[in-house]
Amino acid sequence: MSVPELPEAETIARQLRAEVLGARIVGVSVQRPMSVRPHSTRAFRALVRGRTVTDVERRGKCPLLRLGTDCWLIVRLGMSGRLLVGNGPTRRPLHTRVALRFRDGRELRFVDPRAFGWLSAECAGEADSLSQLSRLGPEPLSRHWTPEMLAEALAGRRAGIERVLMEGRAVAGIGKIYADEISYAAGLHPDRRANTLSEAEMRRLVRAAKSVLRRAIHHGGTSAADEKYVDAYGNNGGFQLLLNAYQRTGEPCRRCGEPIARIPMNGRGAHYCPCCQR
DNA sequence: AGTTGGACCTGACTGC
DNA sequence: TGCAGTCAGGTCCAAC
Repeated sequence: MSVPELPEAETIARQLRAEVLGARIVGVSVQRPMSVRPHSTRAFRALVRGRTVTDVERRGKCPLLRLGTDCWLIVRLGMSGRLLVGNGPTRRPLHTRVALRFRDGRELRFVDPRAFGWLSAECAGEADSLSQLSRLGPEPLSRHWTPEMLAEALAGRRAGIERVLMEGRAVAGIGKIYADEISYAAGLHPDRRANTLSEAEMRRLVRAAKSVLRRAIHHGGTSAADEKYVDAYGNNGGFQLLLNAYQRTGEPCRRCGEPIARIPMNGRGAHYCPCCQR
């Protein structure tokens, strides 16, 4: 099971930019009312129908479609959400929750087996001012995200670094896969208390986050295990081949050869090398 | 305010 | 073969 995080959302957003920019939404089909929030189906349809996709962006783990001049369609992929571009006449995939039909006959389908995801429409002018994303921290790949900013976010936090990374307030877009990979790359134990990091360790953590996320985007994201992530064309990513920690329990650490361990943490499992991560 | 753990959901897997 | 139980985890929320 691999869940969409920042690199997967970025891959989808880039592909959608190439596919649906300029396309006008002429039909909105909501198969599962809970998959549009917080609107009623009727309100969601009224917000979206008739508008043209003028931009595609990403914030954290969320692809964003700009509709017209001032509205945004916010895509919360949840655990299993997919955005698939399909031809109108082709049969919709199982678990299609919402379908947006374009004037050229194609459809953008929100397919979400686990139903943890949803779509929101919000009119706010710029993506930066979307209230639904206002609690998100800085973008890790922005040059404005620095060790100094991380230090500020970690100050006084006794929680483990993976928990803090995954909360999304210190930095946006990181979930289980990349929290494990970033901790590994930084040589830090995933449950290391956030307020005990030295300046050097914080620099390592920021550098590791940027490098892991950039490489994952370059490889089209992670498609691991069973119900895996696929991009907007239904294709797998390639980063699962380059994972160092996530889902490698018992396999040798690529750095020191010790078996990768998996320990319960925050109600989830964390994968790490007991030898390399302190 | 920070921290912790449970709820939500369903496909894949495990064990009897 | 089949069925019950368990696990996965993004996000929200209640309780300490």
